[in-house]
Amino acid sequence: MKDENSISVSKATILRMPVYLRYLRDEQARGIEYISSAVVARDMNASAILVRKDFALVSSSAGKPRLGFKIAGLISDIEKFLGYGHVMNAVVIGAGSLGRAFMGYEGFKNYGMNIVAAFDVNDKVIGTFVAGKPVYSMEKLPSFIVESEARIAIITVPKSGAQSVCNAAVNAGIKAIWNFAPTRLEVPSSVEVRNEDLAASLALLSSKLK
Amino acid sequence: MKDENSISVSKATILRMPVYLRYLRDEQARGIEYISSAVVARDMNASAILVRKDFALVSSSAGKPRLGFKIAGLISDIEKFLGYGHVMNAVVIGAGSLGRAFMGYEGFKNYGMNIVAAFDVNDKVIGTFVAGKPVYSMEKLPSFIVESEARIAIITVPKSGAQSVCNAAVNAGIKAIWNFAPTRLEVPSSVEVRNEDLAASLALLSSKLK
DNA sequence: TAGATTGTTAATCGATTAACAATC
DNA sequence: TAGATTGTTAATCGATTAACAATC
Repeated sequence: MKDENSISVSKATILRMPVYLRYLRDEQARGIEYISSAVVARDMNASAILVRKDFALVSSSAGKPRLGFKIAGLISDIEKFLGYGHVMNAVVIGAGSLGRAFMGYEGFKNYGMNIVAAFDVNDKVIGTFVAGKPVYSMEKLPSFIVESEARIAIITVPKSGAQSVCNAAVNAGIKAIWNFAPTRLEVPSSVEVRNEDLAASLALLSSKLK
Repeated sequence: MKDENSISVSKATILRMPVYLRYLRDEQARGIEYISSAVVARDMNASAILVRKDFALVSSSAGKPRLGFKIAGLISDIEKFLGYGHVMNAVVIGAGSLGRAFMGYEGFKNYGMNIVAAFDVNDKVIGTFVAGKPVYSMEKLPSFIVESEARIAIITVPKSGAQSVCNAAVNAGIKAIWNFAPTRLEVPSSVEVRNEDLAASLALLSSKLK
């Protein structure tokens, strides 16, 4: 079943795509036009066969023997594959230092996401701007999500408040939750949630230190 | 080869351990003493067989039929497995909003890491304190790493400066790099590096939004 | 005791890697 | 042309799942 619409692409494959994208954009910026899977693999410390398979998966035009792939084509193919064609609006919930870090990072636009506002319960930050983006009170969250057509909510509140702000966001129409609070969030099956578990990631690092 | 010292435990397994740990700590805080793998699996939306295998891997004392595992024992076994016995010192390189977010998060102590200081090139933040921890100039990095016996460096500088501060940290004796700059870092094979790729993680989320 | 739950061996599943013919 | 590189089928590898005897 090679249905074009089937989402049978593995998680690992999807995770590699933005890494290729960044690499290819860098190479393109250096003025390179064509690249072979072997070179990509060498530069990225990856398996050449895997790179070839990944490129074959997303590439609209075949690579040319002796020449490799056209970088510009690969970039737009990966962007298309990842759905970066139209940038989606996102809100940050919790304007603490982590939330503000996200607001200040311009790079997300290159990956299909545009943060338009943040929300907090702290009177001291409500009404302020971070990187030109407003911080509103939590009460405004539902109406703002509807009006801005935001699809993604980045949750950076403490553990105790995470589930309730998540529920509010989902009720207002959010379709994807990127959760940085140290707790698992429960959402309806129609909503995607990604629990970004920094403690788990740290474990992987420190486990290798024995 | 079932060598006790072999590091043949899969990445996926290690990543699950801190998640169990958090769950078990929560359950313990609720006053529960024993728990079965079936209950853990249900609560965590995981496979019961996988939970059993994971517990069998780390548990020093066998679980009891009808009763399950003693939570206190599991917690200390997982902590031991992950090497959380003695907390390791870490430094933050780059005291921007992301770096400050790490400095302010107390939870890392529960996962074996203690941030002792940050370093930056910006005169405005040098000399200040964040969450009681000092921000020093980059020049002090090498001597501080030696004196504090820091083993982990958390890199939160912009892409352009990442490799050079990484090199400085490695030369001073850092053994693990947790990299949040949007670039791959090259390190000697004796140093562990974990490139935390938020763009890739975002891709996984937005790809499901079609 | 009866039955829930464990620990472990075997089966399945899926991703990565190897091999190689096709081709520019 | 010769040879580097692609695309694809088959083999391997490793992780997850299933099955089931052991046991408290």
